[in-house]
Amino acid sequence: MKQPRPTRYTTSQGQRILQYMASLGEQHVTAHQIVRHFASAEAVIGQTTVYRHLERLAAEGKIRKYLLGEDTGACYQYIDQSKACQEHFHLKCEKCGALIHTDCTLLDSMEDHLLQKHDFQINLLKTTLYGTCGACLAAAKA
Amino acid sequence: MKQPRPTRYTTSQGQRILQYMASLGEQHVTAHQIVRHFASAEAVIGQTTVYRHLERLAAEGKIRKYLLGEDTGACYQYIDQSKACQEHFHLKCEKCGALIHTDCTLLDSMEDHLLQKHDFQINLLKTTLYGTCGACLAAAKA
DNA sequence: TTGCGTGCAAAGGTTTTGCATGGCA
DNA sequence: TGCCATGCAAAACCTTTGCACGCAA
Repeated sequence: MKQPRPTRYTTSQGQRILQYMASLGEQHVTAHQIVRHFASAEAVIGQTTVYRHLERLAAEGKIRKYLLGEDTGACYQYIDQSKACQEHFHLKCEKCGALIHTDCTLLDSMEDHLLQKHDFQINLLKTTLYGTCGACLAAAKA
Repeated sequence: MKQPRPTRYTTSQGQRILQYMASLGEQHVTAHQIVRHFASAEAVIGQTTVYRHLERLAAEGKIRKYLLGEDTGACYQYIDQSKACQEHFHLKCEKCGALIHTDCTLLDSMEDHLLQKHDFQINLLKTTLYGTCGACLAAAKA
């Protein structure tokens, strides 16, 4: 068997998009915001290209995709590879957008429970628990 | 003060939609599925009307609106007022697309755990757990 | 009679696809 | 040189809105 050529090319667009996502840290952005960001750059990146890279980066586990408001579109956030994010649950606050990384044995045991009792292998990279964080809960009560 | 007239009329469309939702029990449907259901009926119901009734029924607490996937739209579920039927987790298989409703006390207790220990109020209407279902796991091993 | 309900058509916004061109390896 | 990547335009998709007419009370 002949070794096939790499199925992926490195392009300036792909690099710039990933770089931009990384530069934002844990802040999330929409596809449209990314397009606008590069609209003022020397070399514009088309929205089709942005969507295609976001899809690929999400599939590769480099970024996360969220569906926050129903009135807006999806938003994306960079994943810090050093944080072992494929091993714990993530909570995303719908109000303020904060991302909470859980480090909790009970939640981890849920992974086993799902597999043992529900015959379901959960994918923690793609799974996000949506809700309201403590700070926003307190703010709502006041 | 004069007693205002009832602000809501009873129409055949409204009755038929609610009746249909109730007949489905805990199964959920999309707006489009409802439109198609009545498309083969003697009296068709326009999609605008379907959306407006779904919105109203959800506001009245008669049905529940789930925003589960990114690949489909919203889906709606009848709420049996006599059963105190509560929201539950949904598991979505990434391989075959199956949507699995959980009815499990341990999973339900996770809702409490998140609130008590993590100060996080989960929104089950928006939360979907992604992974691989038993059938697809078995198929992958073979 | 009043004004809510209906539904067609059209708009709205986000995301995807067709296709010819451009650029990496 | 072969193939993937790009990006414009257009389509697909779900949902909402404008508006004239119908129908409940």
